[in-house]
Amino acid sequence: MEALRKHFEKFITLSENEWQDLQVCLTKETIKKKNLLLKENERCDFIAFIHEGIFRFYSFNDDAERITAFFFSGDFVSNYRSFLTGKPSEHNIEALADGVIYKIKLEQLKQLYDKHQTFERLGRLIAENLYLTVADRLDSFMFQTPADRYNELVKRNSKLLLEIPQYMLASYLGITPETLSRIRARK
Amino acid sequence: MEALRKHFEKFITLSENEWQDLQVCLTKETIKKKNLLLKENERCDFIAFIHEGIFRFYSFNDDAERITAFFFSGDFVSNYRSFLTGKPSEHNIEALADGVIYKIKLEQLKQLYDKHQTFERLGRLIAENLYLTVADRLDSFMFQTPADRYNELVKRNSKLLLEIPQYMLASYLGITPETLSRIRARK
DNA sequence: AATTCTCCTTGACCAAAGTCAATAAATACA
DNA sequence: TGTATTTATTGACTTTGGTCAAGGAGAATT
Repeated sequence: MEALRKHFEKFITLSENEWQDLQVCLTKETIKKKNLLLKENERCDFIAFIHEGIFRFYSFNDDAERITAFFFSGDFVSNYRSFLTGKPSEHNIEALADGVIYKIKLEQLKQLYDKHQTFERLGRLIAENLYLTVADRLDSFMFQTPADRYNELVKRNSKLLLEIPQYMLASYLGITPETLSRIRARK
Repeated sequence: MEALRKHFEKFITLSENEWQDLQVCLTKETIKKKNLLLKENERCDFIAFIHEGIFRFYSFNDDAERITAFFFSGDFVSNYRSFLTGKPSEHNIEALADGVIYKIKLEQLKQLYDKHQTFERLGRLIAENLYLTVADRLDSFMFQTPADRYNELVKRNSKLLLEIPQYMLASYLGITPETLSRIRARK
């Protein structure tokens, strides 16, 4: 639970009182490798803080799985679009390893927004952060070649390289496993 | 000014008092066609509400201009990344037509955030909205072919089709003018 | 009205990534 | 330990979009 508090405090400082109110909203869950945290067509009514574990966020395009994102311990994981709009998710979230998470439900978060201005601000900061993350990723798809994207990933994100099989990385980079293998070969 | 109030009220209801506080922060500006609202390497310290006009958001990749977004009357325009992070902009914002805008500066917005919880919420809602916009665009680049993207644009965004020359649309779709011309030809 | 730009189209060719198929290497597991 | 399965590599071929170049249509300017 302390890890969780530290993580929130990267965004904002919580008073003892606010932290208490937050804690009662959080429910701890465990999840086994290969199980789904969220299924296609379900509404995503939660945000989960990952205490332990790895998750992949993917959907089906025709018949092929396409991975949009990975999440690690210390991250928040959710289908944020479904969470914000109330529309059913077009994606699945799958545990790639056994995990422990803390969930907060939409309804309870709304109550926190109303109760303390601090949470309203936290909500803003999280949304701003997510904006920056997606905007970066959009840029990489608009302006970079697959090789560029792979090199950047190598530079920045050794965690992905160590923990994720190559065919999933390829999907995440928007290319086929064959192409990724060739990119790696010609270096 | 009433148009502006209506626009904010799409997001949130402002009390008379809050609306007064907001108004004193807004400065009206006019801008001529082909002039820049923001230059590469400048910090973007404002968000502008477009009362009248059309803007394009673009940068240079090697020597070629690449357009990331268009903005119309009723939209907020800004380099939101630069605005949030304080880093210099990698993009230009150019007026494609004579325009009238209302600017609010970062410093003043921060003061509003502190003064009224309502503005904190407004800030959150705007960030959430921008998130959804970029996330949609990322999806279109990850999962769709250029022809798909063009067809979607035809379906949804007749404003772009009417007001924007084809070679700029091509850039916005991430393809060359030649390719867009061919996509249109084979229908 | 003539000239000059700007924008769009079309063709020939090229490069990058996808597809399909075979094989090799690594890992899981019985 | 040996077998089966999953993952990674390589080759031959195809597809898609980019590049370069030429030409034409429209709009703006003189």
